[in-house]
Amino acid sequence: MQTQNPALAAASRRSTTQTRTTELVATLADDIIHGRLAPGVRLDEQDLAARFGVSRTPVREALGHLVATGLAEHRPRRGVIVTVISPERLRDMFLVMAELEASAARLAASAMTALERRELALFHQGTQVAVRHGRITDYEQLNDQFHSLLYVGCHNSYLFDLLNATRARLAPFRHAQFNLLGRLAASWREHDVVVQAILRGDSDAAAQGMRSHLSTVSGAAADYVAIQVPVPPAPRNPAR
Amino acid sequence: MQTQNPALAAASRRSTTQTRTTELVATLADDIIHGRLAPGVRLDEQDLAARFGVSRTPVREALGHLVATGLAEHRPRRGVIVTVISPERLRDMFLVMAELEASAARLAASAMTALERRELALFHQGTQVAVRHGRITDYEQLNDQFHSLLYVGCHNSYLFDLLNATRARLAPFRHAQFNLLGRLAASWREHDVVVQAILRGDSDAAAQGMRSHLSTVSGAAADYVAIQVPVPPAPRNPAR
DNA sequence: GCATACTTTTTTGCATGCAAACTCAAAACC
DNA sequence: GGTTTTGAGTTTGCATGCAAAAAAGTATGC
Repeated sequence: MQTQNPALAAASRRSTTQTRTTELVATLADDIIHGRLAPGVRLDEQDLAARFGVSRTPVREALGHLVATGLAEHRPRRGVIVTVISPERLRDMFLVMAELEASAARLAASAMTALERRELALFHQGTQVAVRHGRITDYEQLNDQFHSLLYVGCHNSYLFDLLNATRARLAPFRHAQFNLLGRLAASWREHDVVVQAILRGDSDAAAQGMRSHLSTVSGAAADYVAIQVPVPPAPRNPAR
Repeated sequence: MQTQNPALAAASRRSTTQTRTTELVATLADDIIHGRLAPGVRLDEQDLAARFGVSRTPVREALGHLVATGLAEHRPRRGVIVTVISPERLRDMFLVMAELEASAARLAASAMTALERRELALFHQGTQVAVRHGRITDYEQLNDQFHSLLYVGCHNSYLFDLLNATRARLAPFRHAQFNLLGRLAASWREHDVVVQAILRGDSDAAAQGMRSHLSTVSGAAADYVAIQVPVPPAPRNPAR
């Protein structure tokens, strides 16, 4: 490894309170969430240290962080690997995601300010355009924004954290639910049920609407379990 | 600091796959959860290293873990402190705990096996004795077990994790809800509503029953916010 | 030919040391 | 007198090195 120059590297960073460790965490987490690092892939300390031009220490800390977050696991004497999610576990997570979102809708129905309600209604109406023109990728993004509006609207920081953490861990598996014919319009109608319930302050209906909305969505996503890399016995060093 | 002897120390440990880091995490987390380390207390690296007879490295890793878990926070250049929970945050957490428990009850109502239902009913009947004799401390423990039965009964590992994580973080604030006159009997009756709903497979009623049960409980616990240590500006070295 | 014992290689956990950057505070300056 | 500057003292992030333990590889015996 080349000799480091802490001074120079640090100077370009310190001001933003970012450390090499946090950088690594951000990068690796992002890679995992976006599927660039498939479940089961081994996160080799020395390897990463070399690749990122740092020593093993910050790498270890970053990996520890990922493990604590649940994005990676620490197999006793086989190092750290990207979390392998069993089909059952995935189903469990989708189910809980639906419950969390239902709770968010419930809270939003009672906690949203008048302004927030207006904005939600307006935004929701806006998404109808994407549906009419069948703009799937657009709608995917709008869909995310829609849900985020609710996350904020429930005014509950802890629920916000849980929702985002769970969403991040499910991200690799949330794809292409809208490809199915008619799913786009159906999704909008389901959103509509939730929005109407929230607007009239009906917590139970909002929660119920969101729950059934997400159970159809996750049903489609459950097919994507097979994406995972089959590296269970994990040979030590696959010819580097 | 005395010179370490890694060999000896390691030998007494390695067999159990425990490292110094995990030891530290366990100890510190336990201390935080049980209130021996009050919110706002500074977790000084060198201090802890000296106290536990290890170097700063495992201490740092342990602290990182605690931070990732949410039990501690990492103030930019002021070190790590035990998480200070604002009254709003605490309310948020209690509210979400209620939602999570409601979800657990909902899932349990549809996922519990016949055997589990029988055991739940039996256990619940058993707790009535403690109520009749006003055995508060006994009932507190039975209450925990009761809820744990539901955690298991919903057959959802992810919800199980979230419930336990949240419960751990709320642990320092959950005390003495039962001291209030009549709370004991009321608690049992609320449990009873949930149990009956689960036994007849009524998910909605189970969820609703659990939600209202916990909202009364958390209402009582909300008074305990004041327990926290007021160390906000945190002077650098409070005379060690 | 398979199993067991021995050796080599990797990996991992941890200690230690150092330098950058922050905090605090006294001194110098306006 | 108030503001800025300088400097000492911590603290923290990280590199490096070492030793223990497991895994992989090799040899030896049955």
